[in-house]
Amino acid sequence: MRIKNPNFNIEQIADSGQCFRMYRLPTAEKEVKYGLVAYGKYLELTQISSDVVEMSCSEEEYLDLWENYFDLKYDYNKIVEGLAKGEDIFLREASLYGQGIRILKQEPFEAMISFIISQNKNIPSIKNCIEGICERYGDKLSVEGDGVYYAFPTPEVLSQASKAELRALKLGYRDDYIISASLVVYTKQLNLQYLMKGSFEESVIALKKIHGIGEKVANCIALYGLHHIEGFPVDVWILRVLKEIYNDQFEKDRFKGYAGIVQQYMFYYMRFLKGVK
DNA sequence: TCCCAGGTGGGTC
DNA sequence: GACCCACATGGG
Repeated sequence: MRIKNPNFNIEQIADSGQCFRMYRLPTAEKEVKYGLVAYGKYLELTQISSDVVEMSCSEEEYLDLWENYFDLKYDYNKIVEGLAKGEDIFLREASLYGQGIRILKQEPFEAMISFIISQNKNIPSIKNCIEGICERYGDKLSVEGDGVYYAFPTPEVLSQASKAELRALKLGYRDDYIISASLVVYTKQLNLQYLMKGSFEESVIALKKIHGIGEKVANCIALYGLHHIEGFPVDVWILRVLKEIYNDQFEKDRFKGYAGIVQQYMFYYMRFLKGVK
């Protein structure tokens, strides 16, 4: 499947800190190619040109899964153009710099556990930890070729993990958080599908009741796992933007309903400005 | 050795 | 509410 879209850059998406299971694949020449595991499937993506991406799937699978996963029915160009023509200089530059970013519709449970793990860790370390739990607890996927891939574990399996095993996977003090969060999902005390249909506000309130989920992680889960795009997670990078660029005067309400997308451009651009990666 | 990382929970006041 | 600090772990 070949997708033409001016706002679809797989490298930018992979480096935007929203997902942790996109793998840069070694290629000849300067070809940009990624592998990805989501919803129990493996997909390869190649950036053919600035606005064309090749996907290694049938049209049926694309329409059934990946079109939605990459949020390809949403017009990101409208957002970028609005910011690029706006008064805000930082957002003007940030939106143009990260104009290929999209907000993925990740599996809610995977996003939940991933962002519980993310607290007080850097991105490479988060990726290592998540890969570890997938290899230890996830189903092995059969993929043609020589690669071996693992699905993200189910709430049932992860709720049965032992603390010692999780510590061995370098998850540190988050062991309890992971087990108890998996259990509330498995026992349906928390219904993520229900929250996805509901509002952003009620989602954050429900998520914050879970041990190990605070304001920031709840916003990440709402934004990346439940696709409430008004979610606005404030981590150390966004905090820097709010302080250094806006002197704590940033008005999020200017972007009501899609602040999460704006936040993503801010995050990605600030890391670039500070020389990360 | 100290500092930082897509923070949170549990104390104080 | 606002401010402390401990919490595992790896990397610079």
